Amino acid sequence: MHDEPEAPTPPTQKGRERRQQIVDAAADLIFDRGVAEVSLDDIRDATGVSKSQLYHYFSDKSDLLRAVIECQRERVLSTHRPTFESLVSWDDLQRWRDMIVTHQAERSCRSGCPLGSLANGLAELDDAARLQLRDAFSRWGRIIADGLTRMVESEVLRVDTDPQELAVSVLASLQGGLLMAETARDTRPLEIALDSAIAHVKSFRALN
Amino acid sequence: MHDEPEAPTPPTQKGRERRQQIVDAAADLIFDRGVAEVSLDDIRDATGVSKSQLYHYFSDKSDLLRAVIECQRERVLSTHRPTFESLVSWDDLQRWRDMIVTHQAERSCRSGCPLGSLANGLAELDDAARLQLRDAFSRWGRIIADGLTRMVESEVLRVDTDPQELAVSVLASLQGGLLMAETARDTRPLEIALDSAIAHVKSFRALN
DNA sequence: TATATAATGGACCAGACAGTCCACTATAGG
DNA sequence: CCTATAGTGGACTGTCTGGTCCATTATATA
Repeated sequence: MHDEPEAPTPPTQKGRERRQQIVDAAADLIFDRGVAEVSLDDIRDATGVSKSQLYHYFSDKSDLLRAVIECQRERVLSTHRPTFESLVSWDDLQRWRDMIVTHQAERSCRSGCPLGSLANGLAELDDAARLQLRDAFSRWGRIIADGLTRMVESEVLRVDTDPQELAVSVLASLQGGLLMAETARDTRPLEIALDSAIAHVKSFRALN
Repeated sequence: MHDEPEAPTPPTQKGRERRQQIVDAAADLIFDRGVAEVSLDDIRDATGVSKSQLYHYFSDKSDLLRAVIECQRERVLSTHRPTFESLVSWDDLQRWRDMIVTHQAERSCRSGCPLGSLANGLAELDDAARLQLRDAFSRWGRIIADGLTRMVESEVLRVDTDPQELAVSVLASLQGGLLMAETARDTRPLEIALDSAIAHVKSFRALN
């Protein structure tokens, strides 16, 4: 489609901080308005930066977008990683569910998953972004799968469990639940989706 | 936010047909590019209609959008209704899963759910559209729930099954699966999500 | 047939948008 | 202290977009 120029990392400390400020603000803006509804002028206004700075730090809009996706990926993964890195009991999984539901309730179900809505808005528009988001989902799935693998090893889950498949099904339920909760402005569909996903994981429980 | 004017139904047959042509073309365009990427000029070009006709049949863009959502709702519901209106056996459910997967495969996983992507793109932008989509999901859920209720009555599912909850969990898995399949351009995540959803339904199987 | 109204074409407009350009200031390293 | 380069401001441009306007043609009904 189009070549993909990438602006180099700023050489000075000040420059790197500035760049990060822009990415953070853009990520916030895009998170609660959606990709399509955020212009470079909006980002400029939100950061108090001038137009030329945007093009000083990023080669074009899709370059900035690339940075935003990476930023959002790190935000999301670092939220979920702790749970699955220390996943031991069913209670851990339940707490994870409650954390997500509470978080959405606090936001009055405004916006869904930062990565999910980016994927929905960009998958058919920007193939590079699609690939980047596929990678993000893949990492997310691996984090969940690693936690489940540990539950297999500790004989909480049956040995014939496929942690990777189970992770995908959990992630799909989460994504769908978030979308429906956002649409209904009600956490109930999210709760149902997550409870079902966890029940499905529990169906692989070892017998001992 | 803004008042919601609605253009009246055209008085002549010709007018009604014209209007429908416009809605159909707009729905197609929006389906494979996303709401944000379709302008009124695009719709004009796709239908060979003039600008003034768009404003003759619709009071503004969001009025057209309203009609597109309704159109897409009917398309989707009429695809799924037959399955659940005659839902009897587990095989019926399996065929439903296969139909969806095959359909996505035929499209090379381009685009996800027409309603899901509209919801994602409009929920935070146009509250009237959000409500309309919530209603669409609600009807969809009821169609699924009605089918499951019949399976409870025919004692295939346990009497303590909650068909409405189960329907929501199935719908969430479907939505999430479609989004992940679209992002990965691979039906695998969709297959896993639907298989898990069906397995979860089967966990309510009656014992006889 | 007359006439009101529906259907249609297409020029036009103001604002928003991504992206460009140039001038100016700050600063790091020789 | 010099100077190359990083950082910054902001005016400007061409294009796209939703929406308006007015004139013309078709058509239903009295």
